[in-house]
Amino acid sequence: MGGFPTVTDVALAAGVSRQTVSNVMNSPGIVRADTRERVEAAIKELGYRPHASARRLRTRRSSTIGIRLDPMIDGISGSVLDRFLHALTEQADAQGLRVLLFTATSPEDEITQFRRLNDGADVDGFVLTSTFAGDPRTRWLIENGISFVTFGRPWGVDDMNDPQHLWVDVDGWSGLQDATRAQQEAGARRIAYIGWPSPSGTGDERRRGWYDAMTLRGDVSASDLARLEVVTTDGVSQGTAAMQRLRQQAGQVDAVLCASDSLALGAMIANPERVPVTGYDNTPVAAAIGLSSIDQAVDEVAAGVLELLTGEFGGKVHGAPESDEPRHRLIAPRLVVREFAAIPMDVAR
Amino acid sequence: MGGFPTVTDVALAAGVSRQTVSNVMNSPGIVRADTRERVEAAIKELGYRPHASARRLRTRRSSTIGIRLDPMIDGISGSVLDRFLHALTEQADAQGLRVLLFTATSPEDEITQFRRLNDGADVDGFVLTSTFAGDPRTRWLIENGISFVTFGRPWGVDDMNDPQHLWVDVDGWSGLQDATRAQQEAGARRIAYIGWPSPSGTGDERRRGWYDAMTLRGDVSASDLARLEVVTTDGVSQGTAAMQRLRQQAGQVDAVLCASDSLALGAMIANPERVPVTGYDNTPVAAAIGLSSIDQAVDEVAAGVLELLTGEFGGKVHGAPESDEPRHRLIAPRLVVREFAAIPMDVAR
DNA sequence: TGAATATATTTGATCGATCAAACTTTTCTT
DNA sequence: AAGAAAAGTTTGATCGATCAAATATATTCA
Repeated sequence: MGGFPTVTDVALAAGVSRQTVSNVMNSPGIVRADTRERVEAAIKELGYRPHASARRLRTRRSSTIGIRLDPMIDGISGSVLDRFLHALTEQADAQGLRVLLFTATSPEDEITQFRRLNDGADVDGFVLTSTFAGDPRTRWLIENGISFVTFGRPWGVDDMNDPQHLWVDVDGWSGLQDATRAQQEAGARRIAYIGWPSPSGTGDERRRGWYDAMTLRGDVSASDLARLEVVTTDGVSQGTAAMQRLRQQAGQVDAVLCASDSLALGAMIANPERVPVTGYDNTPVAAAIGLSSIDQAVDEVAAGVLELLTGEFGGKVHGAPESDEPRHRLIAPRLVVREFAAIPMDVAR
Repeated sequence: MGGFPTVTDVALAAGVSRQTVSNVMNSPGIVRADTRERVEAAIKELGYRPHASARRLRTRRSSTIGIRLDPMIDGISGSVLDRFLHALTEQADAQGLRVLLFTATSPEDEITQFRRLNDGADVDGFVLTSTFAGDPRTRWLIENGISFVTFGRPWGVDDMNDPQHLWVDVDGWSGLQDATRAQQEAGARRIAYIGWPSPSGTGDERRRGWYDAMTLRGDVSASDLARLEVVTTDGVSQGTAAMQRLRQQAGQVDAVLCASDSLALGAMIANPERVPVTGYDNTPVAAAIGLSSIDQAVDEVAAGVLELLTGEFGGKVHGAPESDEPRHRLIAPRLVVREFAAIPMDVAR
């Protein structure tokens, strides 16, 4: 006996036609109950599985979403995207969606991949990560009417009310606001912030969360507040340097918030006074070291992405039905508090 | 003008038949040069892309490999698999192969997924990670004649010469041997090892690497050697505890080798004397902290996996052509030496 | 040159499912 | 109970590519 059973085999076994078998699988509602049962029994008995490629050829949809696997950047923060990928795959699976990976060396190359995957009916839509202002990829996808959702807001004009595409993002502002408040409630007054140089969409947002919470409380003068801030690029050693600079310029510091776990880890290294340090991303490193951190809630992000991709808008803003549904999801991150019992570090030599 | 151009459109434009167009794409050698050029021009002009699903339906192959995205374990060592995934995707892409992800909650569930993906012609084969002795998944795949390669050796009888399936693994023995030798050459004599309880395929292998190098050198007595070894389960805090135990039972220690970066990180925490510590996996944490570590060379593993999957054996041992080619690849890991300048740590309180 | 061989190209059938429309059976209406 | 409407089921065509076999063209050799 040749290969696997097909619809025709099932139909024959159940004494119905191909189409009825197809209906049982795709629109069970329109098949009479007793017929349906008969067909289902036949499917089970023969161990029938629909041939995905044949279905795709006909329906022109693949139940697959494509996502680019970004090159590992520094490895530490990179793990957020990996966790997102895990969450996305898990939740997509639960909805019968598949996740197809691809890589690309540049935005242009990525567009080539978009075209290939889309033309070949390999995927129904894409999930984009690491978007940036003026991203050519989103423009191309919009122009070609391809479904997609980004993890990361467009950072354009009025992206809340009139976004050019669907997006999900984590509210860094609220994350840092929460972290600042938590320290304030624990009795800290002089709370410092180590962040990235402006302009940086996410970076500016996080800084503003700290800044707003500090000015709202109002117990630190404006000039002191300026001294409590250090700007640097991302990285562990940069964090160490920033911490040292902070100690010089700010005098006493009750707590330190950082724009990333890399910076936070670096800050911890130059932290003999054991000032509480809070990172961002809640990476494995933070967990291992016992560092408080702001968790991006990647599972909620993944859920939001899938909702937008498969929901009312079908992954599109242009050409989608009129609706008052929001075209984005802004996820509030969770502050994970840890007592950093295990790691008192001294400055090297 | 409806959708995308098809072979027929291209054929019409080039003044040839469908099949010739197909030949240009799949066996260019049998098409006369001038015809080929004409067809290629038409393809380019029309922007033709083959419809992947249609091709798969006909050829019964998908140019896609499936891999399960394991649930994150502790996050630190988990990143090895993520790095492997990156490497695999990148190299698969270069060969025109796609990588499809899926998740599963148990080996049985995973088998269900195997069946679904295979029956639906979604994938041509699988890559398995985290295999274990008596793994039901490999048995099922063999029984069903499905192509696959494992990252991780079978740990069965004579898996070198008569493996039940194709595999790629990293030679932990040689990794620890190298690390031990490196310390010996740097002047260390009393080199300790913190490892996992036996039986553990990988764990025992790594331990043996240290043990063999130590006995070969022969400058440490057998009883001392026993005192230089601590056995514990994996984890950061276990590493710290192990290091403390080691100090008590072994007296002076010149260097410490660990079965994982988690253990190594833990060991570093209880390491005021700044004894050199070497981990395993070369995770981002090791890089960030400045910890020597043994790198699993995931890119070579990925290359090996693809070679076995697409090569002579086609991902199968049974039913594959007779051949003297090895049915596995044993990759030598690379020792990455770091001066841990930045992190002298004290024991907490 | 003409038959024999090798090379190049075309035609018809097919992969397995779903769509669209035709057909049959059941249910509702008056 | 007859006709209309609704519900359920079947048939033929189709998605886009490749296979297998047939046909056309070019090359070789006696």
